[in-house]
Amino acid sequence: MNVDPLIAFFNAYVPLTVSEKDDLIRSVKERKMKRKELFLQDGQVCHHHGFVVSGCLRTYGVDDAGKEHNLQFAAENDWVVDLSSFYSGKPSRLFIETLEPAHLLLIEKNDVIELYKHHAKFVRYFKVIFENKFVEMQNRVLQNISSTAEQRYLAFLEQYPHLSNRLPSVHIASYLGCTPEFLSKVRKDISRG
Amino acid sequence: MNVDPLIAFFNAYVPLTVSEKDDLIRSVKERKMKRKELFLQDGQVCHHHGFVVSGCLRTYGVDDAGKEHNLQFAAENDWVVDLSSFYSGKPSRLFIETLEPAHLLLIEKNDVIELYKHHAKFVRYFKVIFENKFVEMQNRVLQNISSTAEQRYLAFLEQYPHLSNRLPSVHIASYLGCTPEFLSKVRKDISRG
DNA sequence: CGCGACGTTGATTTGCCTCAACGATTGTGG
DNA sequence: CCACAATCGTTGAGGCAAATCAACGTCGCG
Repeated sequence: MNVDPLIAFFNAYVPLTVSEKDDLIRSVKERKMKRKELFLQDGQVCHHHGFVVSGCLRTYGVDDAGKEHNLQFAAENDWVVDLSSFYSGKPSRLFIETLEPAHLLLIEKNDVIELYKHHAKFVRYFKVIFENKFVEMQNRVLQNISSTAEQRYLAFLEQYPHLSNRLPSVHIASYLGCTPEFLSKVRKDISRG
Repeated sequence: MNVDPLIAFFNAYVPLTVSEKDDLIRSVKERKMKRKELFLQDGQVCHHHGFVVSGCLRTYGVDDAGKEHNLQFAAENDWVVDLSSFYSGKPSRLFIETLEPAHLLLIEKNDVIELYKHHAKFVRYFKVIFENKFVEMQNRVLQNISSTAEQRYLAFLEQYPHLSNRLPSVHIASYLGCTPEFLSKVRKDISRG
């Protein structure tokens, strides 16, 4: 098992001490996943924080009509977790699925809590991570309530150029909150100028 | 100046020690605001975390057409801040305005950082606060991309019953991402069954 | 090779917006 | 304390953005 990408991720904020590093390594488990495999599904409790070493996943919800709506994508150096279920211990209402074969490093809830207890630095790391994710979500809400699908698509291309090549557009449409048919029209309009 | 509501807020998570409490009290400044006064505006850097003792504020963005879009409301025991500007030191693109006369307790950036440095507990508090805000925003994104204005309105009534009585519906419409005219129709439809 | 996932196109419908007008309420200055 | 202005909620006619439904071509993969 190679934990280096995760260690490098934390070191990029503030370097880990030897003791922090040791405790982290002890807490981590590996998971290799195939394409279209579920990391979490509706009804399950989310027991882990998952760090994406390679591959790509999507978090999505399903509405009353059975339609899927992508909440976010996670690729290399990002995290997957349903925080709400993780802390409450209640069943999740979300799904997390691989869009590509993926390599994850998992930290179980008890170990997350132990790391927080023994090393204040981990609290800081995750504070920063979720503050950033909060800002991202806030910007997204603003976009959703203030702009058209075309504007949202253009913003997506600008913000996540690596993802836009990598993901099928049916999933981008779902993320943007429009139908694949409509996104197709938007793309045609854009390419025409 | 009465800091008790803020101390009570933190104590509700985990009790403060005497030393934490003292340092907190030293960091806090008071601000009383009239209705429609700005706590933050577009172009300004956000220098404070603001704790709402009483009153109600809204955070909003303005689009290219000059229209306002409410991102969130903050009432008693909630926080107002533009995290992005606060940390980056760059001008904000958001506005934060009182909807009622309000009483705030402010902590300046340097003091926030000092509190984090000397007392790990404050890092934990704000980690929890922003994790919760992240989950809230995530739910809101899911709602925005998956349901109609009517469903969003009903969900708002259920989630924030105290706010729905307190706020003019023009602001609720802006929060939901629809026009006041349309919200008016939605309300009529609902009252008819 | 054949199947399933994906992208595209077109016709029709619907949710929501725009603009305009009108009472009702609120707040404020004289 | 009243008068006026500003804000707020509602209604209706017309228009646009985006959904729905259905059909079809392409590609990658088992």
